[in-house]
Amino acid sequence: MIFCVEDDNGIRNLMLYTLNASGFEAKGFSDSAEFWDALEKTKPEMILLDIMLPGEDGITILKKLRADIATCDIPVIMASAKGTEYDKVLGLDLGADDYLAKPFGMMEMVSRVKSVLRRSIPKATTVMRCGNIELSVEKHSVKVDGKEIILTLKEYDLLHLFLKNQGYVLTRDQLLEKVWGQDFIGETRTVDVHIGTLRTKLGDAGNLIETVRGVGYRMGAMK
Amino acid sequence: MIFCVEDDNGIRNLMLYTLNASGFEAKGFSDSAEFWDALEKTKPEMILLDIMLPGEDGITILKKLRADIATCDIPVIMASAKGTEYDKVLGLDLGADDYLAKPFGMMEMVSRVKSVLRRSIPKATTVMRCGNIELSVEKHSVKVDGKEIILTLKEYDLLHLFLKNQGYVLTRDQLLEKVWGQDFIGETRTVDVHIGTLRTKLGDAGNLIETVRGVGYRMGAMK
DNA sequence: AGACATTTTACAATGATTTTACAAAACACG
DNA sequence: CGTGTTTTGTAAAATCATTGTAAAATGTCT
Repeated sequence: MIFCVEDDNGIRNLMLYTLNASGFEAKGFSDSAEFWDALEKTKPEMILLDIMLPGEDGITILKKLRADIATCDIPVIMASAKGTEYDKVLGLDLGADDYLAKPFGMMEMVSRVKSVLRRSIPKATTVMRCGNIELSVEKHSVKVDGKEIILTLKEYDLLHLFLKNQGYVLTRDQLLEKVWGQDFIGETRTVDVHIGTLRTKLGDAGNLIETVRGVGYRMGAMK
Repeated sequence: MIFCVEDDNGIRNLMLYTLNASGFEAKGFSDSAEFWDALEKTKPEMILLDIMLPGEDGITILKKLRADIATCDIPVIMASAKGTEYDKVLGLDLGADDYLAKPFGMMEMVSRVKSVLRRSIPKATTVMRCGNIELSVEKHSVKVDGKEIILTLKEYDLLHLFLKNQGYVLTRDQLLEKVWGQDFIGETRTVDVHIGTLRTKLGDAGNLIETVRGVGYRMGAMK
């Protein structure tokens, strides 16, 4: 979804039409109020922002966007007539990701949009799930109900192993071997302690790790 | 370098002469084949494109140019006799940056060339950011809260890598490989020291580089 | 040589892991 | 059902590993 903030109806509609025709989803706003409202609900992939706007101008909007952690990473392309604020924008390095000088061709606009988008494409990630637990291998992060949970290495490795073997019981010895390495010498109870802290950190989702008495632990057994 | 595609020798030479006299480097082509050949070797600052050409016509050439990622951002000025395809070109928004109606005067041509060139000066500046950190690839500079920070090469490369991989954990080995090169032989602790100096220079924003104990470092995780 | 960047080293600080000890829960069996 | 036995949960203490960082050593550029 691309947000397009431009007060001139003709230009805005042309932009929206072109973007849609180019395979993007685009939504237009004629002033900042509408735009902020929409931003509450949706986080767009990109924002096309005119500088000259009634009320709050584009530069102010950009500054606000950049100041908020939720929006500071949304790519922004600024648009403005040359000779007005355009040079100012170039001079101050406001941190727009690209600029369009009016009048600009629609092809130019699309090519800039594509090029900015290309730069910000996130990489494919391996995400494993069980219930409301989500583990991203590359990010080395775990979320429960979308909220990030900080795990230590051993806790993470354990969870990772459980997610890789959902439905299977893993004995303490197996866990020790896989997570700690076969050369580990120590008490078997170590595993229990880590399972304990892991369950605590996972909160309610901790119940997803069930203990199989006399054998070991299991996650995601089908019911 | 300006490329000038025009089949009429008289007009083409006049255009080239005028452009050169006005301080531009210009090169002419009488048909599309020559032009594509030259484009392999050089990426011109601008293309002056006649619509009526033997063989491949200007509109087709423009479409091809815009379709290719390598050439889609080169400004193009289309030229054509009024009454022929000229109106068509205006109607379809083909994404030319400007138009010249034949017969056009040399003064007009130069002024349009200059104006388009001026307009397209803002080369897409690649600004990467995370929180209040801003890194400009072209300028090779870093700002925090708009204030410039002087970084050494290694620090810059590290930050750049983190910004390119926001949200992902980078292990020391990965960092060593990417920043130092795979043939680097040395202590892993080197990385830590550089992370340390980088954090210090970034000030409060240094906290954006979080350490993932037992794994590596990560920037820009939460959300 | 002098200035600066980079790497190594060493040690302190921090945080993770393991051990220990005991309580709680599950189980077996009369 | 109780009761004794086994197994698991967990808090706290003890130990261990990783990371931060200052300072020294080395390298690099002019």
